[in-house]
Amino acid sequence: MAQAKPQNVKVKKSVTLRDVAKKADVSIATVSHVLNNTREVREQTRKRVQQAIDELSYHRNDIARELKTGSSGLVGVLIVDYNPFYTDVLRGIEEAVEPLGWKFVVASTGENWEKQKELLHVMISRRMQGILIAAVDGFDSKYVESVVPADIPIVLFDRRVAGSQMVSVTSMNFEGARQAVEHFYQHGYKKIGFVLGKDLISSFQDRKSGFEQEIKRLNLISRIEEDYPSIEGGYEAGRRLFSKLNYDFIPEAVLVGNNMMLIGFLEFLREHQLRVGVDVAVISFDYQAWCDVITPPMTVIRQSSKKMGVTAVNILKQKIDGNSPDDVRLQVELSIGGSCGCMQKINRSNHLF
Amino acid sequence: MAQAKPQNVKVKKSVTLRDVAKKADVSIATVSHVLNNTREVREQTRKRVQQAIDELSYHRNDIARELKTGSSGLVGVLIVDYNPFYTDVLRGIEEAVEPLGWKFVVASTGENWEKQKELLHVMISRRMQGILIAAVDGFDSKYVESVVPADIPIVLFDRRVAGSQMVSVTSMNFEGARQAVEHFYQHGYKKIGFVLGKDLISSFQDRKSGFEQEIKRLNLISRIEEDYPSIEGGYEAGRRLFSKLNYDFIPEAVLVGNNMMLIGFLEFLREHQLRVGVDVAVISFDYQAWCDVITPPMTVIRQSSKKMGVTAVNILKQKIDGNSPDDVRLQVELSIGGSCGCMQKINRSNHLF
DNA sequence: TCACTAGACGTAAACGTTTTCTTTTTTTAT
DNA sequence: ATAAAAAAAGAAAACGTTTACGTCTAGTGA
Repeated sequence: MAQAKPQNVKVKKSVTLRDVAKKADVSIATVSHVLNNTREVREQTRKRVQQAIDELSYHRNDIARELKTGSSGLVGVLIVDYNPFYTDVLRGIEEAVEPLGWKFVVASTGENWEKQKELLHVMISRRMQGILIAAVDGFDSKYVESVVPADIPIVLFDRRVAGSQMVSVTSMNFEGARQAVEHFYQHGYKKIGFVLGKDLISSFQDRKSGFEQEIKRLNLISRIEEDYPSIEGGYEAGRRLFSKLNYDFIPEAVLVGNNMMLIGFLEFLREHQLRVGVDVAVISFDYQAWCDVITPPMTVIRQSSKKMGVTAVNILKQKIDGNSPDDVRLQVELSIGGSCGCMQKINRSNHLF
Repeated sequence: MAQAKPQNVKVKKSVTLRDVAKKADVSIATVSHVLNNTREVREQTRKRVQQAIDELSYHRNDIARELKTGSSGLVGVLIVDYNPFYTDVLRGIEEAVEPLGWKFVVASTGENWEKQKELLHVMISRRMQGILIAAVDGFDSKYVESVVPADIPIVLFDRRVAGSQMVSVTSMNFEGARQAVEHFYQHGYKKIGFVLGKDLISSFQDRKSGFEQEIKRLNLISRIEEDYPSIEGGYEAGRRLFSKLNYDFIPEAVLVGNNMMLIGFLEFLREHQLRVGVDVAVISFDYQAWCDVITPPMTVIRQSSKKMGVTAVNILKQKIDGNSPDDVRLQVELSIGGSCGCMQKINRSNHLF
């Protein structure tokens, strides 16, 4: 429980309510009421107070305010990494939090349970209205449930946690992987590889189950290579997938488990002159803007990342209002490009440009 | 000065120092001292206190602590958008802030001065140790200087502000653009286009000056198209650059002003079957991981984005320590791929894989 | 003229810490 | 055994707000 002692720096006195009150020759109560519009104040004194505020360039000390009122108007968000997927989610959170008059703060945990624990404590001790968490590998929900005060609601996003009471919003990962395999099948591919993250988190596991189940249903041959969900991991898993040691298995099509691994995997293919969509079909989880401008464009399983953020906030709001919202599974969409082997629709526009 | 009244929600009582003190049968002072290791406490009572803390799962209320100590141990960061460049900077900030025992919080302003003002007030009223700002178009430094208390140091990053006293850390944008033009020149290109963001911010303006100066020095022909620094803006600027209405000017090489515009610009080229590195040479500001896996790989002017974050924090630290640090200009690096017309070095490895 | 009411504002007690100043307890030296 | 010294722990005053009460003034109706 020992908390790191921040290397604090004394701060000089700043303008307080009292200073304003003195300058305007009223009580601090009046100033407070002017600030918050919380009771009638004669126009004349209101003016005086406003002027004093402006002249001293007073800023309400929200720390004191929060201490008094017991609520911060702040939502805490714990993401795993500042990757494009999570930043999209952030945009959604931002959008949803705004009309509620709240603000939010972010911190990243880097798939590290110890760090997530630490940051969770920061959020708790800053008395957040609520906390949105993308749970890392190793997440101990018993611990979290025991340590988080009953009055701070928690919402999990992107990743569920098995055997936890906490409500979550996730994507239909199972379904996404299933669809991808089905799509490969429609192309006639029989040997399917899967480059997957090795962390024990629900999104990867759901994708794995969806993949495996569909492989089985369609009687296909498959091989899964797991590695770190990073650029390097994608490269390495790709290498193993195409290793000469697999006499029996050279994949015709590969599903990639997330946006980071995709980059590494494409790097691998490029280095070994395997042409995407020709020598090997590729579908990846996670859409990003650049997926459209490469050749061929990527076929991806697109999550509603922004909506995930919005939904997480909505769920949080419901919990704060005393309701018990259910888990939400967001739709995913198979967005067809050329990387899966589909005909490359080259847009031959011939109007002036 | 009217501040949005957050839709607060009453929070039930939580465990306080007093509760712990009662349970451990000591005074709250002792508990506080145990928590902070700030005076001798007999092993025996320390144990009792610890146990009480654990049993009640007490969390220090940092809000109260901050009110008392007057410092939050928090650094506020105002970015323009959650784009890959800024998230890299964030990683740098994170890295630099950690050993100081601080944490940081982020908010994004969306190139909107009103919103930046609002969020600045949030940061001030939460009594941040310091504030790191990527100044938006319209940034009024007189206003900021008048409104920020003397005890909250401000550091600008990514963008300087003309006529402001505030210290800044930026990239050598002028030099980067200059180098790019020079590189085009070495390839023999004479007609150079520039797809640039239209916001009045120092980074764009410096890039523009560097571009123009080098064009002049080398006696080249150029054309600059400015638009929103977004995907759409990049597309539009590209369209105008290659408009049939420019009888006299069809660019052989194009410099692109940032990572978002690049995507739009590449989209434009693809749609009109202009091959990168063949029909038109391209260099862009801002490196991103995917730049390496496309064909041809992008030649980019790479900023030290992470270092920018680290540096910003260091400068902040110096200001807090009472020094007056100077502006810093970070080196940029022209990272050669194939998009500029340079020979594409295809890595033909022939070892087992 | 006198209660009475309503409007306008002031007083003071919290909120949960940190920290200075005391007080109490323990240890040590005689 | 006792006084002095050292160690350990308690009491209470802040920090800057919000807010439940209380007070004061002026206006009303009889």
